[in-house]
Amino acid sequence: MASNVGKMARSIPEETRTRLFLYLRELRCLQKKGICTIPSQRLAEACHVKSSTVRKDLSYFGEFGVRGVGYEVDGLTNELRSILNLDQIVKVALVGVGNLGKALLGFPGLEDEGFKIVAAFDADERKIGQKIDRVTVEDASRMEERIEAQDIRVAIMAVPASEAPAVAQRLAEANVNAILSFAPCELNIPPDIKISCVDLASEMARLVCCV
Amino acid sequence: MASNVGKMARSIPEETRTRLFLYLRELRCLQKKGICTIPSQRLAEACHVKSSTVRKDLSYFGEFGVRGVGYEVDGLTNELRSILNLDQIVKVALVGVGNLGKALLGFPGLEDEGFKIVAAFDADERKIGQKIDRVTVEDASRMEERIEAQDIRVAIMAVPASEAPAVAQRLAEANVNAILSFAPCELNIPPDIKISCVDLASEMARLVCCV
DNA sequence: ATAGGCTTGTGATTGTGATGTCAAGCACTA
DNA sequence: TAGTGCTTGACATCACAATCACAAGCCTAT
Repeated sequence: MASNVGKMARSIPEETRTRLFLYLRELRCLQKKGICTIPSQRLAEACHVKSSTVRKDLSYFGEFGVRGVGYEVDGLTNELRSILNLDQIVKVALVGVGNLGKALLGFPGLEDEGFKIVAAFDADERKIGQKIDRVTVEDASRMEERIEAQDIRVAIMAVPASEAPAVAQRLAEANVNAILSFAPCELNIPPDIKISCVDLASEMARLVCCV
Repeated sequence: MASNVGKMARSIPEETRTRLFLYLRELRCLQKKGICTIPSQRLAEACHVKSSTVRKDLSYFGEFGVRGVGYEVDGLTNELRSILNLDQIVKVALVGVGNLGKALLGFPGLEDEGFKIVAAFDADERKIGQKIDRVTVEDASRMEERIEAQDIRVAIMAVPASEAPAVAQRLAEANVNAILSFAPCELNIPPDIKISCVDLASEMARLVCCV
């Protein structure tokens, strides 16, 4: 692995980061099919982008291809995993075990890609102690402590919008550095914590809008 | 209402469309607070964008403000609702009533913003006939027929990735013109149908990635 | 009526990402 | 070893969205 992930740093487009994951997903699919080598052209088609885009995206991080041949699937997979910090399983905490939370616990799309919910919290006494998909729901009042003990750095918030800001605050205190929220509202937390907000209503609005 | 939504049409940036919905949400919030007038400056702060961005976004559709004063909250709300096709409740079909589907049926964030799930379908006989949050689960085999009968144009797919392409195909045949999918996979459907794919693994990857 | 203070709407500018293009370079063949 | 064909990597260009900056225009106070 000639990993030159030391070239990195300055201004990688947000879109590039998103695409890198798509490439990785496609590469894993190719691995399963036993394909060893792929040109940018075909990787691009599979991900619905232009081949020059694939090459440019990769070139931000090094030279992974062989001219006249293409990219070695295993090698590039490892490079991308390394770039995206997906070398090992990512431990995730789930806060809020309502319908949405339960759905996330059973959602195969996350675990397949290397994200594993290893702890779940809820404030509702009736839920505490329940075991859902191998994870036992714990008391939300002990959340910070448990997250730190297990060295979890990523959290998914599936709590009502009204609770979201307070929960985010507590997650920040527990030293997580990334939060995925389903509440369409502002979370006033330190800027060094990354937030991603899945805003379903906003997605729906974009779909309906015909402008 | 001096609605000049006839100026519209050519090349509205995708980001503008997304932001218009944020503006609308904020405006409704202002309405509740009884605020009648707001300058672009403050609307911008609430939505975390620049004031010039707000003004430019709105200017694609007309002149809704008053110089020296700002925008009338009620008036702009109506304009945006009109632009975004959110004048009346949007009827939505849900396909797949697993954990995720149930979560969506009970998710207040959708109904609050004018999207109402009026029909739900599943292939599992044990689920058919169940009533969840005022909606009765119907037999997926009759999906196309029921969607057309109720003139539903938007669907949410909460089905396993393996089923997604086939379901999307059937939705296309039922003449829906927009689909929100949670399956991270390609849906080969006519290009006149809008698709939005909520890819949770991809979101997680972006959060974890520190490049 | 007029001046002063705001805020809008818009043309100009800047910044950034997507795309086109092609020399450089590797594998394979003879 | 030289030649052919293919693909990468990088530079140049293009396209578009964000931002700036300011004239135009409304309101209030005097």
